[in-house]
Amino acid sequence: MAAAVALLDEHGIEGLTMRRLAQQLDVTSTALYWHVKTKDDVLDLAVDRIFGDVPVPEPSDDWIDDIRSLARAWRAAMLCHPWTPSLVGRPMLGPNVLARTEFLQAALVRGGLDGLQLAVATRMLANYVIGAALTEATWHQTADPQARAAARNQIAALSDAYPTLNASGHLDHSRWNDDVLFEEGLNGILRATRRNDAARG
Amino acid sequence: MAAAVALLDEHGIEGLTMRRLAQQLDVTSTALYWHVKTKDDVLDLAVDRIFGDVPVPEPSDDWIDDIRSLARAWRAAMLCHPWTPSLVGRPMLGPNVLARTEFLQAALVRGGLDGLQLAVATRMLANYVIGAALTEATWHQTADPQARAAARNQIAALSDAYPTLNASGHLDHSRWNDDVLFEEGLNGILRATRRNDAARG
DNA sequence: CAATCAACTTAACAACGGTAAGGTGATTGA
DNA sequence: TCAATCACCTTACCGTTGTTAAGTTGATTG
Repeated sequence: MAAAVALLDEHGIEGLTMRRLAQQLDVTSTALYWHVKTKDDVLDLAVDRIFGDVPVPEPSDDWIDDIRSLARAWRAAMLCHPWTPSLVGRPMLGPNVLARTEFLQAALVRGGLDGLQLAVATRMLANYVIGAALTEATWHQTADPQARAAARNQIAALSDAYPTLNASGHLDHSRWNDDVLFEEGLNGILRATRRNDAARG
Repeated sequence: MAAAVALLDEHGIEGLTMRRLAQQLDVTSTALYWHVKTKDDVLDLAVDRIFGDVPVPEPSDDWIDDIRSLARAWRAAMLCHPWTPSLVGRPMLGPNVLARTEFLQAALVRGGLDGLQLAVATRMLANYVIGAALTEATWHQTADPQARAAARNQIAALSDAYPTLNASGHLDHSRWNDDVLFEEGLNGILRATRRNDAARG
C-alpha cells in the first residue's frame, strides 16, 4: 500500500497501474493478484490508508473543538493526497473511516444531539468536509496557471452573462484563502448544529 | 451526448467506452475523434449536460427559497444520474455550471451578503450539495442489499468499537429518509448564512 | 521424505484509448 | 463544368491495460 500511495501521490490516479505498482515492488504484475482480488481493491485500500493517517483527537471537554480538529485534519489529509477526493465515490466502509465517523458522532452526542438531529448533523458535517476537499482538490488539479487564467478571462469576457460571479472573484483564487473559507464555513455549520440543539430544548 | 448519457445511465461509468458509444451511433470508434479530442472531453460534456438539466428558478422575492429550489434540483439531477458525482473531480467550468453558480451567488447578494461572507456562503452551499450527492450516490451504488446487510452486520459485530455509530443507526438506511436529512441540513446551512449576515450588521 | 502451501512467474487474452493515412460524397468557386 | 475543398467517416494498427490459467519455487509441515 505504501508503494501504491507513493505512485498515486506522484503520478496521480492514472499513474497507478498494476504493472507499475508491481515494478515498484520488484515483482510481476500478476503476483499482485495473490494479495488482492482486483485493482479496485488496491484503490479502496489506498483510500482507507490515507484516512488512517487522519489523527483522531483525544476527546476533550469541548466537543465542538473536537469536531473542528477532526474536520480540519480530515480535509488536510485529503488535500495532501489530492487523488483521494475523486475516489470517495466508492463505498467507504473501511475500519479507518468508520472509526473517525464514530468519533464524530460521539462528539455530537456529547454535545447533546440525538435522533434526527444527530443524523442530520453527522451528514451535514461529513458532506461539507468531503465537498470542500473535492472542490479544492479539483481546483488545485487545474494547477496549470495558464488554464486558470484562460478560464478567468473567459468568464470576464462573458461578464454580461455572469455579472455576480465576475464581481465577487469567485474564480480568483488569489482573492480568498481556501483555509479561511473552509474554517468560516465550518464555524457556520457548527453554529447551525448548536442552534438546532438549542431549538430542540 | 444523448447516447453517452444513456450509456452512463445504464452501465455506469465503466460502461462508457469509445467503442460502445460509437456502436450505439452506428459508427466506428475512431469517427468520434473527429468531434471530440479525447474521452475525457466526452465525460466533461456529459456532466455539463446533466447540469444543464437543472432548472434555474425564476428569481423571486424570497432569496432563501430560491437557493433552496436550486439546491434541491441540483441534488436531484445528480442522484438521477448517479455517475455524475464521481465525475465532479474534474474542472467544472462548463457554461451550465457557471450559470447556476451565478444564480446562487446572485441570490446570496440579494440576501445582503458580500465580501468574505459571500464567498464563504457560496462555497458552503456548493460543498454541501456536492458532498450530499456524492455520499448518497455512493451508498445507492452499493445497492446490493446483501452487501449492505453484510456491512451492517459487520458493524454490529464490532459494536464495542463503534458504539455510537451502532446505536444511531447511521448505516441503517431504512431508519432515516435521505430527502429529509438533506432538507434539514440545507435549512441549517441557510440559517447559518443568515446568522452570519445578521452578525455583520 | 513426501506433501502441503504461500508466493511468485511465464504466457496469453480481450478490450481499451488513441494515431495515421486514406476514402467518400456533397459543396464550393472560377 | 470541373477541379478543389471540406466535413465526416473508415480501415488498419499501436502500445497499454486489467485479468486469468497453468506452472514453478522454496520453505514448512506431518
